[in-house]
Amino acid sequence: MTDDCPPTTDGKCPVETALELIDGKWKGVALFHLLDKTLRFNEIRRRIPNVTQRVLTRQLRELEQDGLIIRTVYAEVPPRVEYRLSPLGETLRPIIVALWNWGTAYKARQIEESEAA
Amino acid sequence: MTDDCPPTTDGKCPVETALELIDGKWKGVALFHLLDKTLRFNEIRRRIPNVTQRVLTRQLRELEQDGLIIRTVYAEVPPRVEYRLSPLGETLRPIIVALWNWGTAYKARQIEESEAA
DNA sequence: ACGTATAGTGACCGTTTGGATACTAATGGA
DNA sequence: TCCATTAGTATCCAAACGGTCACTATACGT
Repeated sequence: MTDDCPPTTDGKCPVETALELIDGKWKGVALFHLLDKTLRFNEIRRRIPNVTQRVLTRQLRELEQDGLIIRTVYAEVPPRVEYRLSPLGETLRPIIVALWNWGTAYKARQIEESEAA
Repeated sequence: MTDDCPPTTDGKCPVETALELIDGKWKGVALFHLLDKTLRFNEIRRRIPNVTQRVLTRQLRELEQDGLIIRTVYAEVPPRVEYRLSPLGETLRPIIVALWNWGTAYKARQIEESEAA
């Protein structure tokens, strides 16, 4: 079963296909925050320290183009733009949650190790 | 719960931490093949069309340095090098499997769409 | 005697990526 | 009146990354 990596249409392994869509330094984290609820641009930004406006914009646009999130622009001033998961993006939930759990355990393990020294 | 992205030691979200380790064009796929069984270098290579020797070597070394896989060199000629998941790497199994499942469903959906045209 | 297989390494290159900085518009608050 | 806020865009830069090509050693089969 796990040996099965058939060349469907593009010859790519499904694992590769999936990873391509969340590939981008901040995409995974952005999706994670959107699991919770719809967020405005700056709300996402504030939840991700160290990301620049320029880069976050690009990542969100790519997620939108790939159909994982939905971007809604309200014709107001100052501008209001809301981001939320699309139905397709919603199907990523188990993966994002799994990543969060794994990362959390990994970090905990690291702290244990450093304290054991 | 999903709102929780605490700055543990490095200020990174656990999702980011997890993704960093499997970040690399072929790492996910390589891990996927290793879920099944221990493989020699060229066995992995043959399962991943389009990857070059140079690049695959680098990705595998990084996975080794991050403690996700174990590389065993046998002092033989011609050389024999075996790769297998480490205990830590083994804990990635649910994630890799989830990625495979998701990617498979995604591709199936794409085929449906193209046939509906 | 020759070619093949193994698991690499070294030098180099081009594109992609992320990031720094500065700029925009119109509104609401002090 | 002045400044902050909003969600961007424009320009430019440096580093990272994937990829190409050539090369290595030794044993085995023909």
